Amino acid sequence: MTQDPAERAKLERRRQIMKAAKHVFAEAGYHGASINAIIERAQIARGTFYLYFESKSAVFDSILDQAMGELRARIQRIEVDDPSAPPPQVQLREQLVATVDYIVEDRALATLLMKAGHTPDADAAQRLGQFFADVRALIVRALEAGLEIGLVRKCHPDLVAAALLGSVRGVIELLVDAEDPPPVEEVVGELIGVSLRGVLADSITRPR
Amino acid sequence: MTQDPAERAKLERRRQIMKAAKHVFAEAGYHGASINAIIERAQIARGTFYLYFESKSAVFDSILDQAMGELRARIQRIEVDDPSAPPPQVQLREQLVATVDYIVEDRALATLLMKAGHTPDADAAQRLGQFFADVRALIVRALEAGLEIGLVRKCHPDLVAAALLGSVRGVIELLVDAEDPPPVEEVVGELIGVSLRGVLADSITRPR
Amino acid sequence: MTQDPAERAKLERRRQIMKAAKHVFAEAGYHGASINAIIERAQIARGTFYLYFESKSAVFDSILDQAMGELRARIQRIEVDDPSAPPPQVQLREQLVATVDYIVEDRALATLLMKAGHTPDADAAQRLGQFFADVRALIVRALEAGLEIGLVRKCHPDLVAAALLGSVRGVIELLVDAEDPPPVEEVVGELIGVSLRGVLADSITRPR
Amino acid sequence: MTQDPAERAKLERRRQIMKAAKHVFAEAGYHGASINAIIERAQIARGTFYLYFESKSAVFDSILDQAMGELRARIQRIEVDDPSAPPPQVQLREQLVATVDYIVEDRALATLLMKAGHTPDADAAQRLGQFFADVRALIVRALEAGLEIGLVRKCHPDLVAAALLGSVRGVIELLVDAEDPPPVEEVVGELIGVSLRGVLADSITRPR
DNA sequence: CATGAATGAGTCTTCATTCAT
DNA sequence: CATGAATGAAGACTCATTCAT
Repeated sequence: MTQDPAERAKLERRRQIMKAAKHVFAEAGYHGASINAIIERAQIARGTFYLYFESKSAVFDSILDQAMGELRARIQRIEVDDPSAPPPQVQLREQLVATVDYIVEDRALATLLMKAGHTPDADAAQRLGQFFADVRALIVRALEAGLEIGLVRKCHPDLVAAALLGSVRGVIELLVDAEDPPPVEEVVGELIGVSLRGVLADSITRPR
Repeated sequence: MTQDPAERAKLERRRQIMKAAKHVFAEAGYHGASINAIIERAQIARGTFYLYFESKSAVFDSILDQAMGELRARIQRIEVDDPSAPPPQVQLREQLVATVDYIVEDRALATLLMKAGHTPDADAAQRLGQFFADVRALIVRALEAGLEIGLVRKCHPDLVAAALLGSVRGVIELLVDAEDPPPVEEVVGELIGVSLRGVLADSITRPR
Repeated sequence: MTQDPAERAKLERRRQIMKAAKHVFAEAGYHGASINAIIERAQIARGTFYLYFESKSAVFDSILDQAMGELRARIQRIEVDDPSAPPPQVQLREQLVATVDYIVEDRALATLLMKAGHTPDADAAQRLGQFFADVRALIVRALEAGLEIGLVRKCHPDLVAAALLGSVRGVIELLVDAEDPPPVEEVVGELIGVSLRGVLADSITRPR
Repeated sequence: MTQDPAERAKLERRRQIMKAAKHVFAEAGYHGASINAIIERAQIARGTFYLYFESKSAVFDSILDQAMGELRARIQRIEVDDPSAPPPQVQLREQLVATVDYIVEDRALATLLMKAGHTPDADAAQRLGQFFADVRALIVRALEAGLEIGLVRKCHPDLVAAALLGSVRGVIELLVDAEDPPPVEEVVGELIGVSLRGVLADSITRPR
């Protein structure tokens, strides 16, 4: 599973470049990020960059892909039926904490994800869009499942999913810009407080 | 109220250029929008553009400023104390409808507003940021007022405001990308459904 | 000899434009002088300018021509043989005083004349060059005449003429840039002091 | 004393560009000189130019700086008191010969120096002005020293210095434009002939 | 593998000139 | 005659990408 040292060194180099690029992209935006700035930050020569990445957009894509992989690993279907699984609220909270944690831990990445909406790199933009669409679809399915079992109040799942995803993004954006952000636990608490109340059936929120 | 014809023609020209630019910006992003594309779309000569705008960033600024002006006119403090004013929920709904309506009416503009987060036009980016910060502050104040009179449940107003604003943006983004979006009334209905439930004190939502 | 009032008005307009242009040219150089600056200073509309002058270089040419005309009128052959004429030194002094006076009186014009060596207006540059060549030729002829009658010491007239003309230009340049220039009389005195001494035959300067 | 080959090549490139630029500037003036023309003459690509010089004005400045350095090295204080130094006239002649030689050797440079009076590159224009002002100051000091020891006749040093510097420039200008210029030795001879006579005290020129 | 000098397509912007009103 | 809106050629400069060493 491990490669020979040469292979390892190559991967290390790649990571180094990606890290440098991530910061530059975050600070200057896609267009504002010049290859110059990236190679300076990565302490490599111009040609070396093109040895590891085909183009500027290729690094951008790689960064996005990696992040999306990490996020996907943290966001999963919430198991409602499985009695051996923790209760849905707990699952939700755990996933949200893990997700927000990951993003907020890496400010540069967070900036990228939040602000890279409209890059001229159509590919990357579309992929980012796809990622959010995927997450939204996940939420839609969760809502629909909840609807069926009466957990979720009657609503238009697509719209509500968009609203929920938006609220998460809104909060993350706040954290990214904040000087000293509140602890993630608290943030997620509020997020869940608002979301669940906004979504759950009244019979659940105020039972009896 | 109207000026002399020459003045009118000039304003008309300005509008024409701004309209063309708005579409190009929406399609290609700030950087991807070339003066070339703008003047082609506006059917004017290169020099003419610079007769009406100092620079590329100047048009961008103008477009943003105009839009933000329109939006500010639609988003105001919600009067709670004034007995002659409509009930707060109605005010909220009316403002939301007016706002979402305005944005969704103009898809290009909406795209701009939603995606112009990180332009190299620092000035515009900052102003847009300020605009959203202003709106968020408005929501924060509303929440705080609600908290005082027990209308709003105990919460961290800054975070909740960010979540609410985010949910509105999330929904608008959905509408912008949607093939055939649902009627604004319905959208706003869901938005309010989620937001109020998420925010109001339980004693209000489920009065005994 | 006088024209109808309309004609007069036209000429007046021309003069007005030339005056404005002269100042702008002096301040900004040929290239730096924009039609914009000229018409603003002349308080006329863009089109009006082109009613009176074919092009930017045309005004420049006119200004130069006029000045060169005035200068030519002040610089003439020095009569040596004519007994009814004032002595040569007096003629020289008078011409120099008149010339320097005229130039220094009009700082803008002086700046133009001194610094317009290499304008992209090839025509004007060449004409200015011709003017100076003419003056130099005049000096050469004066020197040759002086040589013949033993007034001037043996020398290479072309070179000496160039040196003399250069010294006049050097002094004028100094005056143009000076805060409070010395009186022209004094300036010309020094100029003649240097030039004559440098040129006259020793038998004349220090007669036994 | 020599650097590694890469460094040498870079300096060579720089020189090559400066040489090309010098000719273009001389032929077309500062404004008329387009980057296009420069790179065509230097046989390099557009980007290469900007690899070696920040801007058009930067090359111009470099050319001027280099020339001024060379000239300053040739123009020095004339030692009057030091008995081991050659007599002042000889020093003067040597310096003048070296200076005029250097300028006339490089026609393009000479044209630049003589005609670049009024560039829109304020920096360069000012620097050139400063250079001539420096030289003039040098002459003024020499004259004042001469005055004190009775070598120079009573005169207004500033004016006379301007005249002397002007005469040198006048002569150089002649040489630059001349088809087949006379030998520098002769030129300098005349220059000194005129200048010294014009400046020295009568008791020196015609002793006894 | 690494380097960095060279490339040139593409951008924004200026400004002299024209012409319909 | 006067106006000033419109024009578009031309110019300086940037920067992603290539390739010989």
